Amino acid sequence: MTNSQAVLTQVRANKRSLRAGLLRWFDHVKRDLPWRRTQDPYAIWLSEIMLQQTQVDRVVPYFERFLARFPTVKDLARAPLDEVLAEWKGLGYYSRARNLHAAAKTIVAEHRAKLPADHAALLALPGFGRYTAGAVASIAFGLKTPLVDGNVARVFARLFVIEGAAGDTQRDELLWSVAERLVEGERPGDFNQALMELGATVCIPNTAPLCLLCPLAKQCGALHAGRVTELPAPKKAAARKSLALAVAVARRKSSVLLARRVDTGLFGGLWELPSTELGADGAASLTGLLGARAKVGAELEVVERTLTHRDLTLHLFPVTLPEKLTAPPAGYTDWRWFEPAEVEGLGISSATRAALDVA
DNA sequence: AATGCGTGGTT
DNA sequence: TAACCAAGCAT
Repeated sequence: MTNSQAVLTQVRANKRSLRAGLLRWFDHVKRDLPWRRTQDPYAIWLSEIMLQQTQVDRVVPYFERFLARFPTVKDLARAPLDEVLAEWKGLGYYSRARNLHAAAKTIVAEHRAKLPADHAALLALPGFGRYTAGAVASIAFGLKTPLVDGNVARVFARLFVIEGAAGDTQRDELLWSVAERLVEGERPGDFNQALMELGATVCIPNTAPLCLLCPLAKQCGALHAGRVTELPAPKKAAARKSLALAVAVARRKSSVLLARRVDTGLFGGLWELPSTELGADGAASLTGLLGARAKVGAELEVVERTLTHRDLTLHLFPVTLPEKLTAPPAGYTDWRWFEPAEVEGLGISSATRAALDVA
């Protein structure tokens, strides 16, 4: 018998008591979160997208503002992408906002402005992966669809002593098989949320899971084996790469020149100070970007930002340009002079915010 | 399969 | 303080 089969046998044997214990616990201790006060599939979808790789406390105010600004799928679908990105400003992973907007348009065009209550149809929408399709299908529509996120993976790894790190195909498929078997039953949406809630509040990472508070402690393989702190196995993080940029600070009276990035890749669709990779010849990089009409002065400031996979270093240079702008530079779809008050309403990254604050 | 994609708080 | 962390998706 393989290790996976042993795990699934254990799942089958303990399913009833695990489900009952977890749901009873969830009903008592679940947090009062805004997206748990609604049954609107659109709002639940929005919460799931915002919560990807983002902590609950940080999402709450964005969720409230976004729903107030775009109350329905139709409102979202007919809004310009720039306004959607402006609401997303500072939340990170901006492709989520671009995909959300694109999916809203598809839902209006092909699903009569209602999210489809169908796992496969959800999975086909932009920004829906295996997790999000399972989450929306179960939480919004009550379908018995499994989900595995970082929390669930940690809970299962400990509960059933599942070895391996995230990204290990065999291990990840086993986690989904476990989830698929356990979600089969009453209240699938609550059950999935209970698993995640347990991982987020009790079966937490690092050295101190709160096992004394865990409703599943009696059945936990890692706890019995004294291996709670060593499961799940850590995944090796990829080394960050350095990216040095030459950044143009062009001012004209009270306004500043900003450019809108193309809709793909890093900070896609956001506005920023025009910039390009800093070459060995320093400030000359900006002449290459902006043309010979641009007069580049001595470096003003250096701003450092750390992203998950990048160490950004922004070298800010003063630039003078003619007021009348020609076509936007490479990598940008548009550029314009903005008054300071106008900048507040734009989609900009935190890195751009930091650069504007010191420039 | 591995990499790119943000942010701010915690350790 | 550098490393790690949080309800993943797209390519």
